[in-house]
Amino acid sequence: MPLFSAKLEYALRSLLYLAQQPPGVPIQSRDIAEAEYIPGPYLDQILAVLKRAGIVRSIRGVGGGYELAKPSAQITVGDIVRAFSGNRSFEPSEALVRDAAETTTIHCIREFQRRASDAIWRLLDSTTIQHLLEQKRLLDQAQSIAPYL
Amino acid sequence: MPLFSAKLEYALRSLLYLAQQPPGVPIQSRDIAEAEYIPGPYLDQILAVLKRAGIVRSIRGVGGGYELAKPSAQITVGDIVRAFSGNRSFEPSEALVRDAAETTTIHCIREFQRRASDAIWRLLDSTTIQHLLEQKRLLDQAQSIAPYL
DNA sequence: TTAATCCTGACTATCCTGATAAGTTATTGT
DNA sequence: ACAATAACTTATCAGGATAGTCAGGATTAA
Repeated sequence: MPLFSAKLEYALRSLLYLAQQPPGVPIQSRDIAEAEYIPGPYLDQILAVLKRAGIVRSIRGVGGGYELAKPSAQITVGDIVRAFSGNRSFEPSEALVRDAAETTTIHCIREFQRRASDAIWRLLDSTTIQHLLEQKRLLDQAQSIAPYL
Repeated sequence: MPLFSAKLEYALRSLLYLAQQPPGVPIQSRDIAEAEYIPGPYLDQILAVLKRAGIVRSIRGVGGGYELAKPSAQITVGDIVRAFSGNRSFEPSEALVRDAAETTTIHCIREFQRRASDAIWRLLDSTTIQHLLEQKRLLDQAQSIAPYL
């Protein structure tokens, strides 16, 4: 499962979009799809996953929609990645895990992989939706001042 | 392209194996395959890639084989990953690169991806075959002292 | 009750990975 | 020269994952 799949990017875009909305007003998946250019039915699947993971909350029926289930400062990119890949991205490929009988060669390679994996998770877990949103606001501001840069 | 594919692990194992051999004596792909439990013909493909990337050198004909093309301290894991994935692992999925028209939302997500990607490359590029080999030697030593640990 | 909305599952196309198979080319020993 | 050896190349294939579509069912507000 690639580190940066379309699915993950769609999820991030959706959450960033939700984070910008006034609280208390549910946003329909259709609005998100249009605003962020995401294929509607595909987005539905993504939102379902985010809901199961407790990242968004949904309200059904007329006037329903989605909203963040917690403050954007408490949603990390790591949470989102985990929601999709069940916590085992970047692990050694399944095919190989069998011969875990393991020479020391294999062992030290796995150790290295673990270190790399940990480094990635640290980064993902230390970045929140709010962080990304702050970046976006800076960009928006810069663009409104010097639009052609 | 997964960060830790079977291909990459096979490559690392092969190179670690080669790095342990006395210099000047070419090692046959068959020997590597047997020693490291790698499917023979598959290993051939991998070695071909490593050769094109200038990581190993080959000698054909009777008594031929493979050897490292440079000292193990000068071969980084990053070099090996690049050899396979043409330098663009961990980049955003192709499907999405089209809408590079790009809202600021997309822009700040890509920025984050770039930061993560850079962090991974720094790690990969700062680890050499020799580093891994040193780890392995420590493990071997520890095991010969306390074999059942 | 009806319309809006979420929700679910099945289905498809396409690509990638891991692997096999078969044949070609180069080098060396006799 | 020629046979043995080993590197090299190309084609092919199965399985799984990704990205996406589609049809319908469940829930709720008006």
